[in-house]
Amino acid sequence: MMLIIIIGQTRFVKSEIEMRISKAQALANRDKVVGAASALFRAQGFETVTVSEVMAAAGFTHGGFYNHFASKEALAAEALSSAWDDMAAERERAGALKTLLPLYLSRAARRAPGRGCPAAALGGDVGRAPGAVKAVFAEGLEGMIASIEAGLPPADDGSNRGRAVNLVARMVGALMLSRAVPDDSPLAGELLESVLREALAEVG
Amino acid sequence: MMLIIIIGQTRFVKSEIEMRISKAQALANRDKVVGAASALFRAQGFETVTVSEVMAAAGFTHGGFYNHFASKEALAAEALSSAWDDMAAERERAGALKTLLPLYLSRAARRAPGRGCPAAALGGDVGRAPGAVKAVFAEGLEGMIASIEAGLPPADDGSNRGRAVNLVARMVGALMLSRAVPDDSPLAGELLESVLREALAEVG
DNA sequence: TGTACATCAGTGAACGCGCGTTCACTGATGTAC
DNA sequence: TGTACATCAGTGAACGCGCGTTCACTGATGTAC
Repeated sequence: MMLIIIIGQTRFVKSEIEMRISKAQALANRDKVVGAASALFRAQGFETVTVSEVMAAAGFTHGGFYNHFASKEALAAEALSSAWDDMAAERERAGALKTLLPLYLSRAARRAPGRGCPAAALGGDVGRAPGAVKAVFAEGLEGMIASIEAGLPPADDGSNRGRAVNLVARMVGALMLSRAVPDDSPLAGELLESVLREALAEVG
Repeated sequence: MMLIIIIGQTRFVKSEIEMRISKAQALANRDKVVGAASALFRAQGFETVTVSEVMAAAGFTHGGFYNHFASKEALAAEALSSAWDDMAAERERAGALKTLLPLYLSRAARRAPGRGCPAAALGGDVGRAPGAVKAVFAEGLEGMIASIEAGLPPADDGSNRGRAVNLVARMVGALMLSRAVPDDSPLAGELLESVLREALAEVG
């Protein structure tokens, strides 16, 4: 009796999950894996996260991984690129720097590295990663700098690039450092608030 | 003939290395391990570096590790503390911020994370580390902030703390990001130079 | 449109490897007398 | 001061484990006719 029920459930679940693996479905599955990796890597770093974890988070077993990716490192590069895309979309959504900055330097952002800025979450890791990963990182970072520069009020001498670079360094540094000190320490909050205050003053 | 020579050499080398392991020597050896770990962790991150690598870098075999440390994580905390001590000494040596900033944001510093700032090298890793490691990190970071604050010119309202926090976030962010982009990219240099210029302007 | 077959995404067992950690052992240290 | 013995830092083999990766297999897809 019990056995029959279990077998029945197993079959049902399997057919639900497997569905039909068409080419379109396979591509969608691939995207799910990249998305899961993008969140897991940001939350836990490249080294700590395993291929099996990523596949499980995406709803698959680990064996199929190499049908989609050449290696864990290749996934890292794609996941990083995907994370930068997320961030670009969030900057778009926020619009003005006045709106973006309080979101970026918020306690909520501090708490959710898996959905946050790849620079603050993975900058250190990328510093020790192979060149291919660094190139992807640089591209995303250039996008962030350009977007921040576009949001700055017009400068006297017309060059806001330097100010944008400084602002990005401060944002990324503050968020990363805030995560690196104990959750309940005053310093965790101070890093966010102090940098937010001065950054807001600067963008007017 | 050949055999005799080999045995003779082995004995000689062993007696050279083992010397006498007095209590003082054991403590000195322990310090060597912490020092090696401090450099290796900063250069490669906590996860990538193995206990065997650390012990080999200090000139020992891996087996003796647990005579000195409870775990790899315990070593990480001590190595991080030691790295902060190094940095404090370097700040002391530099003296004025005018001297420290060009050293901190230099290409040489970018190239040598193993001998550089623990915040820029390990901040991301520490964000995912256990509380004990975060506490050690926070202590060192507080020291860095205090030391930068002390180096700032007197403020109108007497509170330089906020400026110091902002400066530290910018320094750490810029150095970390510079390491995360390809070595030969213009951005790698720009991050250092742009932040250095604005920081120097700010400290007068 | 229907049938036969090659393709290939996903499964799960298996591979070799190196990790953190443990342990029996060695031999000089440090101590008790 | 000299002798006997317990201690303990360092060695290197060994442990279990989980990693990234491979592979034989399954069964629906997609295609050739």
